[in-house]
Amino acid sequence: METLTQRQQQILDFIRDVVVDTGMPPTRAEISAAFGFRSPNAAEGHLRALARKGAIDLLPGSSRGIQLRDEPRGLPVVGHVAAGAPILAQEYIEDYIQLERNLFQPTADYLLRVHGQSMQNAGILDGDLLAVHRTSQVRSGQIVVARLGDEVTVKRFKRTRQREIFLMPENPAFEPIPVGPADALEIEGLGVGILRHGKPL
Amino acid sequence: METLTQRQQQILDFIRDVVVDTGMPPTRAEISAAFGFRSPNAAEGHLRALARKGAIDLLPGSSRGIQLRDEPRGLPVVGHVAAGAPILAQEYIEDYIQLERNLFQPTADYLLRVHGQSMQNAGILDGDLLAVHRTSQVRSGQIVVARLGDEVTVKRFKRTRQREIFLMPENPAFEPIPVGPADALEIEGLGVGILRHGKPL
DNA sequence: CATGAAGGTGTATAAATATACAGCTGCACA
DNA sequence: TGTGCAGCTGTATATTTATACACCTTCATG
Repeated sequence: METLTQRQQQILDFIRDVVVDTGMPPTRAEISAAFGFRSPNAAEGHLRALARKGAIDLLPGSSRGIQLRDEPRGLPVVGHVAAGAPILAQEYIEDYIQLERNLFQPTADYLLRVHGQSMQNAGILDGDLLAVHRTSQVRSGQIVVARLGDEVTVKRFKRTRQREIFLMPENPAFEPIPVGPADALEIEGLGVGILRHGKPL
Repeated sequence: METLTQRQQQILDFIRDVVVDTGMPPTRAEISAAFGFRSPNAAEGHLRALARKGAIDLLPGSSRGIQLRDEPRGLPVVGHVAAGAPILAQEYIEDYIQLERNLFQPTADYLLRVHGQSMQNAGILDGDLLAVHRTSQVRSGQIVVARLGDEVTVKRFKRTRQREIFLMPENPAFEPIPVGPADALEIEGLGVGILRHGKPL
């Protein structure tokens, strides 16, 4: 989508607001009234621009025929990621769950299905969905999604005073994973929440 | 809301569908076309009936002026419940979270904020939101919301072969709570999910 | 058997709505 | 210095849309 001018963004935001709180898109006249335009053509012009830039679709001849394009599909649920593949590749998206991204802080970008018991004592169980914020900026002590070689894992990130890095499980049955400079460690994101659902606990 | 006839329910479902996939409510003509009515008045009649029964609101003089009434406000978040008060009393609802009720199975009716560490080993931490299905029908081994005397707690429900009842914590630092027939035990609901959010883990 | 409610048809029309045409201002930019 | 784009006014009109009035059928119910 091409970038919008400030005014066009305001118009788009207004349309969103109207849809959210009345359940239907505004008419040209309603847009004009809201912004103080004296002619419905001002609104028409903006709508044309928004349509041209791909922000909305206009249905010709239909009253209130404005469709928002980037319908928020919710958060993608990412399943088992294969070796070396990008996490958000289409083929690993199992589902979408209608959840506000900013229910989490910082904002969640996707939900990762956690496998195994290694984070049990952090209250993260096998099958849980971990809300992940995409970033490589993480602090010692935070729970992160890391890629080590070919595998994607969830662990607590630890950096010692001596700059040694460890991926710490939260389960005495598992061993801390030391990470040397030779190992190709990539931080995929920061754990910002948990969703457990689908059956009685 | 009064109960709808089968036909009225079909109309309501159609309106919902149209809203979901076009982003705007249908016109009388569109409803008529979809059901094969030859007159827009057939649709008008149904809309009046739906409005009378409280299923929708009609905005007079507005094109596509149909508003669905039971806007899902999401799930209420219930905080610290005081002694003896009903759980869903208005004053204990801290917030609403936009989450589909049937993301959980069985359906969630509210989210209860869990206090304390007693269910730590079940992956339920202090501050977590427990999705709760309102029911008093629970089986041994399930995690329940129980009211014992004046307090509302989350524990694993256990019934022995001898019909003795225990509320089991999931943390060795806590003791199982035996429940005798004299104790006023009420099962408020069944735990069906967990949401942990608001800050990095 | 009357009576009313649900579910329709058919016609008509005022009001709401999209949209064309013509023209204006200010501003970036080449 | 002029050319184009964003943003807007003003008027007009064809089309969509809501909605009134009149009337029909079927079916359960007192």
